[in-house]
Amino acid sequence: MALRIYNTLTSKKEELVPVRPGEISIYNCGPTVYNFFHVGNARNFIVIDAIRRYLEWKGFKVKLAQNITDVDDKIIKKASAEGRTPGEVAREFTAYYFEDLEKLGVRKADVNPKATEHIKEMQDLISVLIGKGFAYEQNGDVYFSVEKAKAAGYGKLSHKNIEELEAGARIDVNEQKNSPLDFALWKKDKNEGISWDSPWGKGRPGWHTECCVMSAKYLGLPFDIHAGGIDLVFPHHENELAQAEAAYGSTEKFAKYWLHNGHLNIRGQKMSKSLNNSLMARDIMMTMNSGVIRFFLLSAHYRSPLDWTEENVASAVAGYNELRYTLSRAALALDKPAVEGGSPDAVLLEKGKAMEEAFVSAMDDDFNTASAIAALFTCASEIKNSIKKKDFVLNAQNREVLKLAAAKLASLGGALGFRLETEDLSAEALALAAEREKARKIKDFKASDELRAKLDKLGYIAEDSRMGQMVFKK
RNA sequence: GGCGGCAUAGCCAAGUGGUAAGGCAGCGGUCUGCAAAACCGCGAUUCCUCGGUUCAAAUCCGAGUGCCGCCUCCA
Repeated sequence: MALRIYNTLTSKKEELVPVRPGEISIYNCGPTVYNFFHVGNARNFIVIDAIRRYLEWKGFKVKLAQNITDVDDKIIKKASAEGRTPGEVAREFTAYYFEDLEKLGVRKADVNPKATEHIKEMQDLISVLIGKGFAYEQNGDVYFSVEKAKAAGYGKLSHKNIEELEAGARIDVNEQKNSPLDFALWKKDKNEGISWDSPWGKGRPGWHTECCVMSAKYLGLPFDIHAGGIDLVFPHHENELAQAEAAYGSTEKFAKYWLHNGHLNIRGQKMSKSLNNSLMARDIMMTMNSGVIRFFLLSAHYRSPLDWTEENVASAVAGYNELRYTLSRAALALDKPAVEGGSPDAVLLEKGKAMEEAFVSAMDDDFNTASAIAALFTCASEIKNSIKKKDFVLNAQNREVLKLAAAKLASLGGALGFRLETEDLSAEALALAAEREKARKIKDFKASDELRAKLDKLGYIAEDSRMGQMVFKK
């Protein structure tokens, strides 16, 4: 079945046909490094990470570029408030960004280009735009003329038209622009501690040029998917598209599919500075397994809004653990030697196959992770069912079937970035577990309970079942 | 004011014409040294409301209501 993806540009689900067969190139708008990133940002990173992993799981060669905006108003503002240089602020939070991504279990992009390292390329693009008549210089600033892009259909990505935008536009007092809709490609230096020489004098690049330049440089033109948060559709991506179109000739020569993820709310409210309700991913990870965060963020379709509430998060904790523990239980069963007799468990084998089909068709339909996760649960419950069934005999054949089912669950989970495999216990936990096993054999339950408490403190859960003791990481 | 989206059980959430996936929570039971987990059983005669199209609609059309996003920095 064909892989379909919702394209913001056409407002339709389209078949994903890569520019280069077998390869998929993705450009995701990365962070502006002026602060730690919050769970809302994390949603974007994790959604893209899951899409990337799934595509790779399907056999595509994926190239992901995720930029770092390290020159920007917000960085300059923060630097000046703290008496530091913009460069210092950017470097600090770039380091935190990579640290937090790793903790979140998000794989690093293939390239992480920085705006400040592509000033020359941006200037070249601006020169081209001026040469083609799409941009004009005004006292050291350079602006893009939206009016000139009208013929090319400016507004088509965000589905707005110029007249409406003009009607709603704010009048800026210090405006040098010919039209309020025009946007800055190059901003004249105002002694903010960060500037470069240019044909138009000292200054720094404007908002939307970097992605234009860096996507082309690292992915080649055209490339497949241009992604980002829904709020970037306008004006960022609209303006970026206008520039690319003006410079390269047409939309088709830039990005083929535009993908935007919905926002994450906090208890029904938009995350914002004024409400002081931003949850930093870094803080949450202090108390929460990163897998739970991923599970929660993938539990809704990526384009739907999602609400972070205590209840919803608790639900994710329980659900995610259920998947993990299933594999621990399967591993425990597989720990025992095979026995003779019994008949093959045909149901499990069949269900494993059906589950993969359900998973793939969910993901192929515009990366429906919510539905794909449901398929994981179906598989998990079949595994548990089999182990528990009275007539299930762990003969050599069923051992293989169970192994396959468990491997399948791990593999499909992995395609979304979940690490469901049983984690190895620390030496200390292993020793405590062995001790507890002994205590239980001689029915010294007092000692057994104490050992369970000790394991709990170390972050392990000890469960007793018919098959024996199970100890696994919380 | 303009543009766009959404409305499915207590909560989350799939489902775009064929008779309501899945998860969490809850209740009853089995199991258990305990605990937890697990397993079995139980939930929407119905998908915001009202009309319409159709043999058939949560799914299509129209009207209404409510919520949200964007139009300004924002993932």
